[in-house]
Order: sequence, then structure tokens, then C-alpha cells
Amino acid sequence: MTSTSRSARTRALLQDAALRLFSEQGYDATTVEQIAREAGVSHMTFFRHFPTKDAVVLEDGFDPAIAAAVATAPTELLPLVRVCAGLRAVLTHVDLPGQEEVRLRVRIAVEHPALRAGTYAATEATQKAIAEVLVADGVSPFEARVASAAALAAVTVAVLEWCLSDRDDPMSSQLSAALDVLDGTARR
Amino acid sequence: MTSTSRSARTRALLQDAALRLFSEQGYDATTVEQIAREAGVSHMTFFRHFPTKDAVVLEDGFDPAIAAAVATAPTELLPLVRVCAGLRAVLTHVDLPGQEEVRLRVRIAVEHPALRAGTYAATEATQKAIAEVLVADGVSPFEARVASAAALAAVTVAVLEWCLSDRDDPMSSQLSAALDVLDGTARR
DNA sequence: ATCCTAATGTTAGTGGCTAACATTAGAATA
DNA sequence: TATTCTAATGTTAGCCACTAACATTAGGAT
Repeated sequence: MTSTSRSARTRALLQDAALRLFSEQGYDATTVEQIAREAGVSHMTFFRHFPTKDAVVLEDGFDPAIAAAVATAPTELLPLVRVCAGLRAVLTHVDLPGQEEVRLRVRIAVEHPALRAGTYAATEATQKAIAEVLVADGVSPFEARVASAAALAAVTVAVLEWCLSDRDDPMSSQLSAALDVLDGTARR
Repeated sequence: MTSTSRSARTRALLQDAALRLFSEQGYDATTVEQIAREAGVSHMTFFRHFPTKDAVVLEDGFDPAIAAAVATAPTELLPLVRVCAGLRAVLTHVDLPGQEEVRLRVRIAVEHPALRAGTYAATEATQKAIAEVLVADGVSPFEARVASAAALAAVTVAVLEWCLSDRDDPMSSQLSAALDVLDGTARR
């Protein structure tokens, strides 16, 4: 009856237990042993599903696909502006589904230095992907990396801002505002 | 005779031993116990001088003072452009002294995910400082954070690029190029 | 010479994480 | 239904970063 594989179910059980325990007692106060017990498995099983304790919190999911959108943005734009255009295209679409779960995860992550750091590290993959798209279209590797790094940094600030606030408007509006700062649309 | 305090000397011994061992055998393969032994102290002493194993590598030093420079940059510029101007002012000065030691440390840091992450985390303080300067001059908190985050991300890319290459020209030229991407001077 | 305090040492832990090996669950096949 | 084969899990033992509590020393000030 359960259509999901055993592995996927265990993984979900672990993630649910972890997020619940983290928000109840805090990240540090929660032990992997505890999470595993709560999910009805051993601590080894935890580490077979998540490489580290951090990983349970740091799973963006919608990080890929961004590069693809950048690729379709007009080539004649300045690299930085083009990256912004690409980001805008994706981010305005992907907000409805797990917006609130993202908020929960980010709120947990913000509390803990190690998790904040992990968030930045997780962005690196996306940054690299975007840069590769630009390079493929003739932008210098260096400028490509600078532009994508700057744009993603801006996005990160926006996500943080939105997640830490209680606002009801979609995350996308916040993201849009952040990108405005970069590509000059906000010129007053 | 030794003018430096005992504490400072021990700290230096630990840092030297650590950097040497890290570059010889790698970060993971080097144990804190080993570093302490090499420096002639116990592992507890290590943790009294550095909060974590990472900290021996992640000490920028020239991270402060940046905010001050941003403060003196012309107020009428757009936030992002102004931050770039401030950064340019500082970074062209601070290159001669420990440029090569920075290179060594960054090279060690790049190898290890945890250290990469730590690098980003270390930047947060600087970002916050810059943002506060902008806010004090009337920029909205959100735009201030976005601008400083983006600019520092660009700087980080430049530092990485320079440290990983073998080029002889000063780091400042690389930094300048990165900032060009942001403030549009590079418009072709 | 004596004291006083900062710096260090010792010891005994906790918790994240791994390796090696044993075990089970459950789907496919007969 | 019985068998088998493999992925998923369990057990155990251990390494290492990091901490707490308490004992000790070193070295300057008095």
C-alpha cells in the first residue's frame, strides 16, 4: 500500500523527527541518537540517509533548475543583470509549495553558527552551475563567478529576511526587491 | 627578554605548528592533540587559544576597518556603488604585509568543506558592519544588507581566485576587477 | 622571599561520525 | 507457498573534536 520505498519513508521519518526535536529543544540539545530513536531506527541508519547532522536542515531542493533559467535569459545583457533576470524568472514561480517549511528550516538554521555556515556552503553548488552557463556563452570565468556569487548573496539575504519575518506576502516579492538592488531597477 | 607575553607566544607557536602540519599532512589527518604536542602544550591549551580547530586557519584580521572606509565614501552614490567605492579604498592599501600568508591559509581552507563554510561565516560580521554604516546614512536596512552581502561575495571570489593562482601581481588588482563587475565600470 | 594570578596540565567525560561485520525485511523468482 | 537474493538496518567498538572540574605551575608584583 505504501507507494514510497522503505528508504524514502525512513528518510522522511528521520527528517520529521529531527525538525520537530530541533524546534522543540534546540539544535545542540538534540542528539542524533535521540532523532534516530524517535524515528524508530538506529543512529547508523541516520548517517546512511544524511551525511551529517546539519544535512537534515540544509536541503533546499529548489536550488537546481536555477541555472537552466539563467541560460534562457537574454544573452546580450550584462552578466550581473542577466543572472538577476534568470533568478527572477525562477523564483517568482517557486513559492507556493514548501514556503512555510523553508521558513521553519531557515529559522532553525539561523540559530546555529554551524548551520548558517552550512547554508552558505550549500549555495556554492548553485553558484558554480550559474557561472558555467555564463562561461558557456562567452563570459570570462572570473566575471561569471563574481556575478553569480553576488546575485546569490543578495538572494540569500532576501530569503533570510523573509523567513525571519512573519509577513504573509510571498517570498518572491522579497527576492525581487533584493535583485532590484543589484541590477539598478531600483534607481530612484 | 621576550617582549611578547607568554600567552601570545604560545598562541603563535600553536598557529605555526598548525599551519605547518596542515599543509604537510592535510587538515583532517592532523589532530589537535598533534598540534598541541608539536607546540609543546596540552590539547586543552589549544582550545583556550582557539575556540575550534578551524579558527587557526580562519583569522583574517583585515576584516575590520572596512566599514570605516565605506563610511567615508560619498553618500550620494547608490548603496551598491558606494560599498564598492569603500572597499576599493581599503583593499588597495592592505596588500603588502601578509599577502602570502593569506594565500597559504586560503589554500588550506579551500581543501576542506568545513573551512570553506567557516570563511563565509567569518564574512558575516563584516557584512553587518557595512550595512550598519549605510543604514546610519538613511539607506533601508534591507537594501543595505543586500548591497553589502553582494559586494563581499564578489570580494570573496576575487580573494579565492588570487590565492589559488600563482600570479605575482598584488591581490588588489584582482579585487578591483571583481568590484568592476558590480558597479558597472566594466561596461564594455 | 612570598604571594597572587594567569596560564597550563590532568582526567574523565559527551557527542558526532566511521568501519566492519551481523542481521533482517521484503520483493522477485521459482 | 517456499526460496533466495539484496537492500536496508542493527551492533559494536572506536576515533576525534570539544568541554567541565579541578590540580598545578610559572612568573611578575609586592
